[in-house]
Amino acid sequence: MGRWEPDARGRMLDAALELFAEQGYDNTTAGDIAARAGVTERTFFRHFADKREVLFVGPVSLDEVATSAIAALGDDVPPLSAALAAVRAVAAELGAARTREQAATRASIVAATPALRERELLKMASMTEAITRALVGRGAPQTVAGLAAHNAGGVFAAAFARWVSEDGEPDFARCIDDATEVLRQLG
Amino acid sequence: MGRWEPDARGRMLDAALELFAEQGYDNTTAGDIAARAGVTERTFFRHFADKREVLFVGPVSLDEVATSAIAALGDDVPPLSAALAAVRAVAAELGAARTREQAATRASIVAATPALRERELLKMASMTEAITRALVGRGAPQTVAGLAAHNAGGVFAAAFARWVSEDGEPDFARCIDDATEVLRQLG
DNA sequence: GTCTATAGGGCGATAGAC
DNA sequence: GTCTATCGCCCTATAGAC
Repeated sequence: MGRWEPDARGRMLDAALELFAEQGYDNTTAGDIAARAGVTERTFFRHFADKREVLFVGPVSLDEVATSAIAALGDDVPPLSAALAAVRAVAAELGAARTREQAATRASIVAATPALRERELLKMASMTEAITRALVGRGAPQTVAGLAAHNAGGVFAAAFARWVSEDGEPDFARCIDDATEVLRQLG
Repeated sequence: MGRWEPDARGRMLDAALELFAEQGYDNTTAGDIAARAGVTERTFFRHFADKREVLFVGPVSLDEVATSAIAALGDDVPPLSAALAAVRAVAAELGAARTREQAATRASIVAATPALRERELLKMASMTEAITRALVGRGAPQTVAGLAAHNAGGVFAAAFARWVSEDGEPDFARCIDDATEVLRQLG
C-alpha cells in the first residue's frame, strides 16, 4: 500500500459530480471537491487545468473517435456521409460509456451553468474541427468539409437533446438515425 | 464639460483591443485596460460583466437582428431558407459595423485565446437558439428548426472565415451567398 | 471605493516506486 | 540514483460583496 489512497483522480471526479448536483457549480469551490476526495486543492488543479474541466474528461478523446471513424471509411464515401458516420461513432462511444440517466444528470448541470455550457461548446467545436480536418485530408474542399462537419454537429446536438430528454428514445444511435433522416429532408 | 472625460466605455473598448493585440489577452489585466482608459478597475467591471466581455459587446444584439429578419419573412418561406436569411441579416449588420481589417484583427485575437473562443462559441450558440425559437414560432418542428439553424450557423462560420482570411472576398454578404450555394450542393 | 473569497500558477520539500 | 505524485506555502488577478 502506497503513501496515499489510490485513484485520487477518480475520487475527485465522483466528488465533483456529487457536489455540483447537491449544491450547484457556483456554490462549490475547488477546495470543497478536493476536501471530499481527501486531497488538497493544489492537487485538484494539477489533475484538471481548471474547475470546469473535471466534468469534461473521459477515458477516450472524442476527437480521436471521430477521426478514426472517418479513416475507416472507403474513399468513395461523400463528405456529409463521412461526417455523419463520425458523429454516429461518437454517439456509440458516449452511449456505451454512460447510462442515459448519468448523461441526463450531467447535462442538466451543464445546462444550468453558463460557464459549463461554454466549455461544452468548446469541446463540440473541437470535434467539429477534427471532423473538418479529416474530411480535408480525404480531399474535400475546406468549405465543403466545414459545412458537412457543421451539419453533422447539428445532428449530434439534436440527437443528444432527444436522448437525454424526459420522454426520450433510450437508444442514442437511433436518435442519430432519426435526426439524420430529418436533415436529409431539410433542403 | 463634465467631471469626467466622456465615452469611458468607448475608451475601454479601444484600450482593450490595443492591449490584447500588443501583449496578448492573458498578459493583460483588467487593471491595465482601465489604466489606459483613464478609469479605475472597478469601473471596468461595472461596464463589463467579465474581462472577456469587452470584446463581445456591440451596438445591437445579433440575436435580435436574426429574430427580426425571420419575422419579416412570409409564412411560406421554408425553415432552412428562413434560417439562412437570418444569418445573412447578421452578416450585413457586422459587415456594416466593422471594416474587414477590424474584424480580422479581432478574430485573430479571439482565435489565439481559448477563453475568448469559448465566449465566441456561446454567442454563436445564442444566435442559433434565437433562430431555432423563431422557426419553432413559425410552426417548424423542434428538430427541423434546430437542424436548419445549425446548418445556417455553419454557413455563417464558413463565410466569416473566408471574409476575414488573408485573400478573402471583401464583401461579407457575397461570402454568405457562396457558402449557401455550397451547402445546397452538399446533400 | 474598499474588502474579501476564489481561481489558478510557481516552486521546493517529501515519500514512495522503480 | 531517477521519476512521479502529493503537499504546503506564497503569489496575483478576477470578480463579487459590502
